[in-house]
Amino acid sequence: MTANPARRSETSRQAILTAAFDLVGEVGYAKLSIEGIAARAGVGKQTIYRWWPSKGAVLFDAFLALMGGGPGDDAALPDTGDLAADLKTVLSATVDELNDPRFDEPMRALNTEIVHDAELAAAYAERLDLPMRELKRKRLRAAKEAGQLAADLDLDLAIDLLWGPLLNRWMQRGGPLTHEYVNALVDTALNGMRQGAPG
Amino acid sequence: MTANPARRSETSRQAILTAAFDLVGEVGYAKLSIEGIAARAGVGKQTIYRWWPSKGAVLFDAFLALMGGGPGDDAALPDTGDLAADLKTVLSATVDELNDPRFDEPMRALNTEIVHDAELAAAYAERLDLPMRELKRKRLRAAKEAGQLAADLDLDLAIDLLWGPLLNRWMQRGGPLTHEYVNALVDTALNGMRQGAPG
Amino acid sequence: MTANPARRSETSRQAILTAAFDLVGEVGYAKLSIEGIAARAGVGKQTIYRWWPSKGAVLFDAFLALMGGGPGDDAALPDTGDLAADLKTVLSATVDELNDPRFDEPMRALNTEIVHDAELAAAYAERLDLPMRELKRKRLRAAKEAGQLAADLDLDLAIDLLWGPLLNRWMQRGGPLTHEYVNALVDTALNGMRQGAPG
Amino acid sequence: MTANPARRSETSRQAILTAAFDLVGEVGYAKLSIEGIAARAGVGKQTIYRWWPSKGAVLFDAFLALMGGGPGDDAALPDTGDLAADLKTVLSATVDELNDPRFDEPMRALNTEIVHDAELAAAYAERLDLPMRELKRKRLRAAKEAGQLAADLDLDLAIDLLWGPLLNRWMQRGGPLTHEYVNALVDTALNGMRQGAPG
DNA sequence: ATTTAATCGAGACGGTACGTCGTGTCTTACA
DNA sequence: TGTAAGACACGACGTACCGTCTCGATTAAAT
Repeated sequence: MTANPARRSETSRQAILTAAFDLVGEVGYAKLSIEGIAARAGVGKQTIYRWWPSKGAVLFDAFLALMGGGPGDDAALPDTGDLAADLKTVLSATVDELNDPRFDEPMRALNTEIVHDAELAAAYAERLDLPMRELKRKRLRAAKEAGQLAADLDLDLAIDLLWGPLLNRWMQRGGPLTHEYVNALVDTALNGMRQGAPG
Repeated sequence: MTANPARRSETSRQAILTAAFDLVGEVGYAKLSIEGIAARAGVGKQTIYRWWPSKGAVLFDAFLALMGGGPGDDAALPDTGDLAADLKTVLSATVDELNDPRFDEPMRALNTEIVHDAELAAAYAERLDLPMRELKRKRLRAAKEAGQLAADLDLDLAIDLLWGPLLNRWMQRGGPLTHEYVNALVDTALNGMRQGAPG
Repeated sequence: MTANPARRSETSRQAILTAAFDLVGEVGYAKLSIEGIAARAGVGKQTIYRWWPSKGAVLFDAFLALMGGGPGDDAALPDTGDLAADLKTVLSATVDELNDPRFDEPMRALNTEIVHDAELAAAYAERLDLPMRELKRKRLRAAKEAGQLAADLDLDLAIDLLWGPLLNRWMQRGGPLTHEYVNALVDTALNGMRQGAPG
Repeated sequence: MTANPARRSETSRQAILTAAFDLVGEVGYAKLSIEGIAARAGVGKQTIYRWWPSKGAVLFDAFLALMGGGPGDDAALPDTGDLAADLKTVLSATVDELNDPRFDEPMRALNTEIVHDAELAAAYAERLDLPMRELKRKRLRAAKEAGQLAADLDLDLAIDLLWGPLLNRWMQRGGPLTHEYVNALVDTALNGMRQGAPG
């Protein structure tokens, strides 16, 4: 009665994910349709409905496939000992990704879908956000242990303080996302608004 | 040929905005339809299409109307001299609003619509975000002039640093939004992650 | 409360009738609309609704105006003494009219409207059909009195027998309407299907 | 891409035709709508649009279905040897049908639709009118060969002469359709207006 | 190697909503 | 008061997709 994954056509799966990712870039998320994906992928609609519960889930998988399936077990944020520099490196990479038009629209789409779909949000949290957050936490914990961060600093708050402004500016289109912005952000977050970047 | 605003029915306008706001709260944004709004408002669909370009635009106006048309000219953030306390007050109020189920769904809806509709984003920026941002800038500028903030601090970055984490956590459902969170956020942003909140 | 014909704008009336007649020829009856007539005539919709009860009524008046208001009191069918020749003359003229593309579409439109609108049908009967029928009856009565028709012939049946085949062929597009057809029709109707046209 | 007749749902087809026929009788042709037919038939609108090009085409098929798909190959007009009697029989049956309110409105509707839709007119001619006309021609040809009709009589004109007056009177509501009318019509058409019906 | 059952492409189906057009009524401003 | 203009509530249009369903035709496993 239930779908048997063993029988699943890998060809169709790939075609669907590719079609979904391409289409969302071409026509935008609002005009993305299951019918459109099926037609583009040369696939019956049922094949999509059989394996994914919603349009957002397809998009999410397309995204995951592109990302290489999320961070591997051995992935880690750079740790040169210079926390500020490392954070600037990581955030700059994020900024570059967000500025890449190839990723911008699909990422926005996924984000907005998550807002309305609790199940999808859970999958997103578990498979993409949580692993990344753990990596961030790990790097900050190391810095804290090295005495580079306040001993009573809440690490989740710290992550919010670094990534929140960036992601919020991106989502709201609140201004350009540049490396300069990232640098100032990291310096100010580390040293506080009360005093400028040191030296 | 084009609609003449002078002849516009205020009754219908109000009914539409009310219906839109109520419905988005009841059925959610995904199931919100122009047809539904028109039916609920006792209005012809054409009357909506005549005056608003999109579903999001209606929702935006509904939002504006609820907000009392945006901040008045004489509006200002509190200034007791204690910057930290004032920020905590303001951000706590924001948190309360974001936690109010009456506002949560419509706000999310508006935000996701903005992500995909550039024109709507511009209207949002101009009529809601920009005025608020100016108020924030004003308060921070006063603090800077009082020597409570670094002289070279970029005010827009500062605003991002304070509101960004909050809004991002809300949008991504990254965790509970509490007054404690706000307090820690303000203290850490002001003093930096390198040192804890001052005794 | 009711419209006062004295105040009626003759300019608008003419513009409306002209617009209606022109439009029905251009876009066909199915796509003819009150809005279209009003726009073409440079007239408010209300002006049409004030003076005509229906789209068909406008068309009917447009038709009447074109026809010069129906047959005058002194109008008569030709009477040269040769009944067959006279009928052929009259029916040939009718055929020419029906073949004129300028009249064809409006006439069809009026006819189909009459089928569904009893009030319009009455107006048509009274103002166009009945007067014409009386003229036909008059000519045939003269022929009967001259001994050219059977003494017990029902004149209305006779009219049907002459005009019915013609109009039915036109309405049903049952074949070309030619003068030859008319000639054969008149001869056969007069002499009967049992014997051919005399010598 | 195009509809595949093999997969067509016979149930839906029947429901649509029945609904169309019933509705045209209940609300009249002017108020007949695709939406109404779909609702009555418990069918999606698309299912109608998929298989029929227009409202008139649906009505036409409904009509055809009711008629049993047109005359069969072995159908024929009665031939007792008495031409006048046979014609009176057939035309009387036609008159009865035209007077049946169950058929009157749909027939009028179909006729008016034919007037404006050339494609539909062709379908009508080919599938309903032409087969019937051939039957009529056959009966008249037999009469001609039996010497009961003029040798040079054009059979199509003859058919017009017999059915034209009847159908025209019906369409124009030119008077009551009775068996007496039919009898007089047949006699006069056969013998001509110049002489009465033979003793 | 053959069976056999799930998956596949295709696409019809009952629905919902879309955005547009036209209806007939109403209101406003002008002549 | 009649008029041009046009907003209004309403109903239908014809289209796009939804998610479900059936239909042969692969196709890959278990015989």
